[in-house]
Amino acid sequence: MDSLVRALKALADPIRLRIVEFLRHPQRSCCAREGVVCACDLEEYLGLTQPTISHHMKILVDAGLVQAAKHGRWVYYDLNRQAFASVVGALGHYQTGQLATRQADSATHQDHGGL
Amino acid sequence: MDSLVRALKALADPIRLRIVEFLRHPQRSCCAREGVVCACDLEEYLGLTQPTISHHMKILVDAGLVQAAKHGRWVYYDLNRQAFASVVGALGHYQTGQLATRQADSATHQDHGGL
DNA sequence: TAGACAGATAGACATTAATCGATCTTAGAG
DNA sequence: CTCTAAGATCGATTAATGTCTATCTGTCTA
Repeated sequence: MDSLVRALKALADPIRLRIVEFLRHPQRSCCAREGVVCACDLEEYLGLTQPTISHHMKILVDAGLVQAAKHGRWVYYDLNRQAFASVVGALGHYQTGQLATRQADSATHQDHGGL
Repeated sequence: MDSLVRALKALADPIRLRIVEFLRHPQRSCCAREGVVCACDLEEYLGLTQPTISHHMKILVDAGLVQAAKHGRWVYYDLNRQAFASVVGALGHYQTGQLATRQADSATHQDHGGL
């Protein structure tokens, strides 16, 4: 699957958007270090079961949007800002461009195929 | 549903990404006007049936990413660049920010709950 | 008004995706 | 080595999604 589609699919879910928002602004941490998030933090924050969290994190990691670093028994997650930049760059093409002249009218439109 | 999630869901599909790309660069047109795209153009371009095109266009329009203008029997579609700008703005938060100091190590990590 | 055509809607079907309980794997503690 | 805990994987279930055929609605034309 195209990497852009994969990234967009990964982001097109309210749970996973909450996850990336949490990764940007960790609100609690069982891990005694600022800016570090482990899966258990998300489990508590989201109120979902551990397999479900694991499922969502796999999707985000496979999409390249989140990096996972295993330390002993824990896995620390962090945003991959470069991947977000790629998505923003791809979608940015659609926010600018020729300011289309919106003055089409049906007078210019013949039947298709002409029959 | 949150408008950002709705927009991302709308974009998280290869067919719909092809549609918005087509709207940006129309490659043919049964409508005799540059920069104008009607549903029949997409039907030919994508090789899908008319109801399927209609379905995808409804999703894109409902998400605000595409504007539909009905002219007689035809519907002309155009990108809503402002909506794309909103998505880009929202995702842009994740491509920049504190350059997290990635030096966490398990030595700082006690068992959860402390028992 | 009747026919033709663009597009929307309805219903059916197949595929994908989200979620959970149960289990497995792996790593630190004792 | 054994126990415990974090996280991954498996299997099942349910919900959401994409696609089609058939049909309906609205508009233009003769």
